[in-house]
Amino acid sequence: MNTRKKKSTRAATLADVGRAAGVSAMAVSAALNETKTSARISEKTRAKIAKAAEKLGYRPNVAARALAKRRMNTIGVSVVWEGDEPNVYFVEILSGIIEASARFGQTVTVFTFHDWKNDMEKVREVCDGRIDGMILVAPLLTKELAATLPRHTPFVALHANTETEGIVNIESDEEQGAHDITASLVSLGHRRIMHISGGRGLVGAERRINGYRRALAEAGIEFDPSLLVEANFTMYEGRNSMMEWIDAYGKDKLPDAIFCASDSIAMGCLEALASSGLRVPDDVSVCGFDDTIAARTTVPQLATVRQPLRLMAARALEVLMKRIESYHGKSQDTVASPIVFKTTLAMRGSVTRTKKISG
Amino acid sequence: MNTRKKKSTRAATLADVGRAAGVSAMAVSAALNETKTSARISEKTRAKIAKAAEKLGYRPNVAARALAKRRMNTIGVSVVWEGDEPNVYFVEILSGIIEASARFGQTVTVFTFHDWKNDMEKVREVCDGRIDGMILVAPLLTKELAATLPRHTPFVALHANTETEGIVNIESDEEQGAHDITASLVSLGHRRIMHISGGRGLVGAERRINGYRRALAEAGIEFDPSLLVEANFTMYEGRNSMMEWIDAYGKDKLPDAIFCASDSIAMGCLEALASSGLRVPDDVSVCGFDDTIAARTTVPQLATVRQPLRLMAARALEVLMKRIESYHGKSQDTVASPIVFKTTLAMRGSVTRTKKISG
DNA sequence: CTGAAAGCGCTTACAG
DNA sequence: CTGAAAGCGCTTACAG
Repeated sequence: MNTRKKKSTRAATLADVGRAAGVSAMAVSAALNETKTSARISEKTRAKIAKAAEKLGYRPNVAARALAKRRMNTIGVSVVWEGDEPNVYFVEILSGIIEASARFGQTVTVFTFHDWKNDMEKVREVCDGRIDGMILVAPLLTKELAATLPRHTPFVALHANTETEGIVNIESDEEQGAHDITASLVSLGHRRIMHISGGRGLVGAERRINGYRRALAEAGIEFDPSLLVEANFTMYEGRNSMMEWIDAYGKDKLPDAIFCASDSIAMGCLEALASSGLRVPDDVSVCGFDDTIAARTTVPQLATVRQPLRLMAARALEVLMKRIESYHGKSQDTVASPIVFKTTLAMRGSVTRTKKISG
Repeated sequence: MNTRKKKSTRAATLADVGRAAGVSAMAVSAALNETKTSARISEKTRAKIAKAAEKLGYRPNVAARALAKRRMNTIGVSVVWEGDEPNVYFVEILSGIIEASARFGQTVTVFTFHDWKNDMEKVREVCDGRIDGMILVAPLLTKELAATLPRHTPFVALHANTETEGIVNIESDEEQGAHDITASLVSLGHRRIMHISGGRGLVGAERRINGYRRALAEAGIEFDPSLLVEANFTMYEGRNSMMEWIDAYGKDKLPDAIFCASDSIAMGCLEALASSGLRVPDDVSVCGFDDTIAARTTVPQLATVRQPLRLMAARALEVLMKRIESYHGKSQDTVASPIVFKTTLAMRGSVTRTKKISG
């Protein structure tokens, strides 16, 4: 019962304001913007202009400004996201980006794709001037695909984990984090430690596997291939992998602890254990990776490797802004890549000392 | 080690393509767009133009197009979001909107605010032509504030739950959903049923309280004020309220079941119960409202009232597109408000029959 | 079937 | 200190 009929009146333009204030549109532009030329507008004129603008409710037309300045003041965020899972990882990233974008007066446009490989053409399409730069949320992006990105748009990638000419990459020392949490499990008395990894072949997944194996080796624990299973960084796969493992080996073969390559995998793993009647951490300790907010919503709360996702996302935005400036010739700043953040451990209730030791 | 030096060459324009094809820019525009005029371009010319455009990698400049057409082809999504909680509700909404936007060739820009009241000015600022219309994710928006929204932008609101002139509102039959899940708890043998409500005064919260009380009344169960506590639709508040209640009344006074006004509240409630050593559903049944993806990530999985959030979000986008068309005079379609979706029950493991009955 | 002109609302040199 | 002009790249009438 309520669709507005007609645009009552068109929005005020610079010319309108100029007319009202008795000056040219150009003077209004100079006065309202913080350009160097603006310094040369007299205080009196400036006040007149401000009053007229206020009265007319003047708002600059972004399209016109973008056309003249070749800047949209909007940055894109591309992510592969099926949407049938919460993807708390992305939520953290997005909020970090949006928060930072406000500081730069930028607007954030989100593009979601189903699959980097099949949708790369769409990514290119979107780089047609509607955004000034793009942040790729890229854990699943391969080097080959990254190489096909257009060259006329500045990119910054989060977790691409592999260097591509022209793209600044932001990541964390995942290998170390994986090592540290595995070592921590060992120090709690665990020996048979399972790792549910991300998709094999993905650099991030391999790094976590390496950290895991390094910690085992340092502790003199022989690597047991039956304790390394794969899940594609999703809750769904985490649950499945755990279920299949229990079916194959039986509950009596259960490891002391399970280190999952992501919080999502860990959540699936928790579910599988619960539905098999196994208790965490009494029967088995579980930990994840990322420290998304989800790690604090499971019962018990999930021990995990913390990556400062918000900070990393904010940094991505900052670096992108710098690159956009330099792209437009405003600066010559160069940004080193990759930028690596430190991981830390967040030990919580899902992990405990082994009974033999604690009891 | 990699910041690109200079824009190698400016992007091809319509004029460039025209020059290459030996026609005017206007002919290129007509040929490339699906305008009525385009029908009058000969097949031969059209082919020439297509080839030239392809060869030059022509991509229309969105800013120029937006300026000429007065359409940005982008829609805004505004949400109040502190970001210190996952807000799975918003994640569902956003993915529904993005999915639908692709079908309409629209781009989605996300604006987050801390507080409708203090940030309303920012909402207005953002309605300056950079978006063609706005979807308000508005559970916390009051009628008074909604009334101050600018009149020159088409709005559609999700869960505003209160009619405002000029705004189409999309909601669900929450009162009924709250009634149904409460009645369902009763039918499982529960008598002392607690309700942790959303913020008092919010229409959505009051509706759920009403449904809860109606079901109790129908079952001849007297309303017990000590079993109605408030939490502001957040996990944090859900945990706090539950904790405080246990402190105040003691575990022995625990109700049979707890109906939380949102999945987020329920998650906090689950956490509080777990940290108090109480088991769900053995000691107490718990259910939520929304059926966000989070309801399936808790252990046990959360029984809840399902609102089809994705569908509702998609509908919001569709309605908004219709309103934008009519706003631009392309159509005179009118959309009734509110649009009400049906809720359904999703019973899961967090709820069980009372022992007295089942045992 | 195709083109020349004007205009969308802003900014950026260039004059004065 | 301020203005007239040209241009950003597109679309929309209007001619022919």
